[in-house]
Amino acid sequence: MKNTSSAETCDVVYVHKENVAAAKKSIHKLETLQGLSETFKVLGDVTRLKICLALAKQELCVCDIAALLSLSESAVSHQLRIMKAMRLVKHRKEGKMAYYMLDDKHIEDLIRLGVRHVSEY
Amino acid sequence: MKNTSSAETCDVVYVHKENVAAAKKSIHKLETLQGLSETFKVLGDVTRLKICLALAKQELCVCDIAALLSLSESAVSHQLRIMKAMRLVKHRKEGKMAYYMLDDKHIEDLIRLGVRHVSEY
DNA sequence: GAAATAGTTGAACAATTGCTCAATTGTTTT
DNA sequence: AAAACAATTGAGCAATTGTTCAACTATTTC
Repeated sequence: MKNTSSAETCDVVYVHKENVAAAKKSIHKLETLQGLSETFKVLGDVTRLKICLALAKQELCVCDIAALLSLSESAVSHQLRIMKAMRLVKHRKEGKMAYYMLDDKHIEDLIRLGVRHVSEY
Repeated sequence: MKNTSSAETCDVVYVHKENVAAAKKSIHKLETLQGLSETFKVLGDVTRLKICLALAKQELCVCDIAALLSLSESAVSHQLRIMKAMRLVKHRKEGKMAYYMLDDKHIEDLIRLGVRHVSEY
């Protein structure tokens, strides 16, 4: 009796055809995946996570964030630019100050969910 | 009239004391943040995202994943090791094959939430 | 208008990342 | 026991990342 879903050599054909076919369907199109991975990448850095958490409840100026995290304003500014490009934060200018705040409520949810994963072992 | 929450020089004191104090409270302890950032970092790569999605509905062997993603088995194995260390996947051995599956239902939720963030603009 | 201040930007650097290649392990088949 | 095969592992490499430094812009204050 021959099982079509296995017993094939690995080099040429999938070992488990049906499963691979099913798996193929659940993979989003590359464009979505690219954006998705970049969003996660932004959250995949302790400094940027801290910035997100700091901005969760109120806006802060670059200067505040820099002092809070013991970083240079330059470093903070660089990170904020990345986060703005990925639409995690937005900012408003008031005089020479720039006030940043979270741009998307999903971010808080993502972090909350992430915390649950981390703390559940 | 002096406003205690601003009008300080940036080098020495926070510009907005109260806000910074509030922000400080919402930042988790470093240990949690480290784990959190590493979890997001794992999801911050297209290949690993694909693997997660592929394993969302059924288990697959290394060979299947490699063929599905047009990658070497070595590359896949390397990534799976990282993902296992971060408890995104687990595996069972059956003969010479290794079957991998998602280890945590949070991962699917995280990805789903991420997709929503990406597609909502 | 000059000095001071908040923020931005680009170049440069060390550190990290994802992959390839080659060697190796462990299991099955002959 | 030898050959074949799935998977793992370590070294090495190009590419990317996070920060610092220095130069710069823009706004406020003197």
